[in-house]
Amino acid sequence: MNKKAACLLALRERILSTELEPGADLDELSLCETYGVSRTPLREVLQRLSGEGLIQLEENRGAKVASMDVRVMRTFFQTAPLVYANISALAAENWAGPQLNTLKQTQSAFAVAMRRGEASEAALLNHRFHAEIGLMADNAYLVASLNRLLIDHTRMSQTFYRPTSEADRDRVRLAIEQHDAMIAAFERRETALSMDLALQHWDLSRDQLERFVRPDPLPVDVHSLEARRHAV
Amino acid sequence: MNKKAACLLALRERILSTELEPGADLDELSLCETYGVSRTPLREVLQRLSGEGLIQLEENRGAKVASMDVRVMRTFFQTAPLVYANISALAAENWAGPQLNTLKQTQSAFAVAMRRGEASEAALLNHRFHAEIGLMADNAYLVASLNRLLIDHTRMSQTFYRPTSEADRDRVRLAIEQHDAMIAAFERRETALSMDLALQHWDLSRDQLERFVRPDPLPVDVHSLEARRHAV
DNA sequence: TGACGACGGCTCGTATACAAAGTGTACACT
DNA sequence: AGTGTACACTTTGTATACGAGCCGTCGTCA
Repeated sequence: MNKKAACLLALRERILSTELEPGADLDELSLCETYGVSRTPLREVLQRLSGEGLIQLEENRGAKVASMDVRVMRTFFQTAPLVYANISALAAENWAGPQLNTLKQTQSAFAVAMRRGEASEAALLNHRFHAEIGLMADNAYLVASLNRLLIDHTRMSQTFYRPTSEADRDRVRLAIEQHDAMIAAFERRETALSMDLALQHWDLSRDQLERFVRPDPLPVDVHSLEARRHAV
Repeated sequence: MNKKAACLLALRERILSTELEPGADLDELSLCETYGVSRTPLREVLQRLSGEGLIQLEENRGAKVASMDVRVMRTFFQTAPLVYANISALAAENWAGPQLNTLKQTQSAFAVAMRRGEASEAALLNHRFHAEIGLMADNAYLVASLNRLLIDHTRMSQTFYRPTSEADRDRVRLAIEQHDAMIAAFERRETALSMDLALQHWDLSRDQLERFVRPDPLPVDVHSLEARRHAV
């Protein structure tokens, strides 16, 4: 039972960190061996992951990690701000009990991981941060959308947590500050501000993600390469 | 394999039609017997239903039909217009191939069922109508929310399809007309109009659902009963 | 030489048997 | 009489064995 839960957790993380790449085939037997469970519970785990949208099951064809083609990315960019903004507003309105403290802890852990350069750890903690905001929003319907969005968001943003330039590092710092601002807004139940901060946070993300989707073009010739170097 | 799919379909319908009431316990063995499958595939079906939000699984405690308490209803009313409106607009924008014809067929079947007074059939066809609009919208993220909403919507609206008064019958007629108007708007790719029609349709639904949640109070005394009789 | 068909290996799907967990009842002890 | 514990029964979880469906390869025939 514990092994089954561990298996579920592990597979989730491996998919979100793109260690298991989108579209990759999953073999039941080798997964059984890896996690020390038999096929029956493993298949239940796969059903579950399928329900969460992390993998796709095809009859008699096994399981594949959910793909991330260009078509869905278009809808991703279209949908994310709507959901993020509303979830954020609802979180400010509805959070209860220890949820805010949990969020603060996740945020600290995220900042630490980021400072230490633990990229995939940071990505997962960022995921958890936003998933926890989803729980605070306490809206089972919208959370369903949020979780789907977060899957692809986390997978796309893997590069984000491995900043290479100083400008990138600044963006990461800004992201952390925005998280803090959101926490503060939640704490004071400022719904309108929370929504606004979510949109700002999204703008930052979007810039980053668009760079992932459409990276800087390779230099056409030596001249433009030279120009780029001075530009940065 | 076919039996498994049939089992999934049947359970979905039984839950949506509230033949299996919210909160009801599900016994694996009796379900196995009912659908002629063994426990392994049945459990996979349950996992799947759980993923869709139709049932809730608890460790070592079996499965329950997803409950519908007052808390979630609040968020239902809060969330539905946002999702329905956006899905409708996206459907107008993105439908492709034979989807519109499929929708038209579902709509005819719905109208027929309604005319014949086949209440639970009508409820399921109305569910399918809106689920198909979800497919037309072609947005995996928002559809996740939509499907969750539709589950509760269909379960709550069971009474709607058993109109008792002439006023109720008028409302049903209006609902059918609104469906037709939506189809026409989709066909002409009028996104703004589609969104507007979805909101109108929602207004009608909301009135009906609120009546389900908060039915007309019982008469306090004979005098008021008399007054009510004349009022109707 | 190319194409079609049969066979073999492999992976997935299902059934069944067994182990573990939870629950209710009965009996004994305080 | 009330409470606590132990045992049996019911229900869930897991492992394994067997059957079914794909896919690739090899051989044969045109």
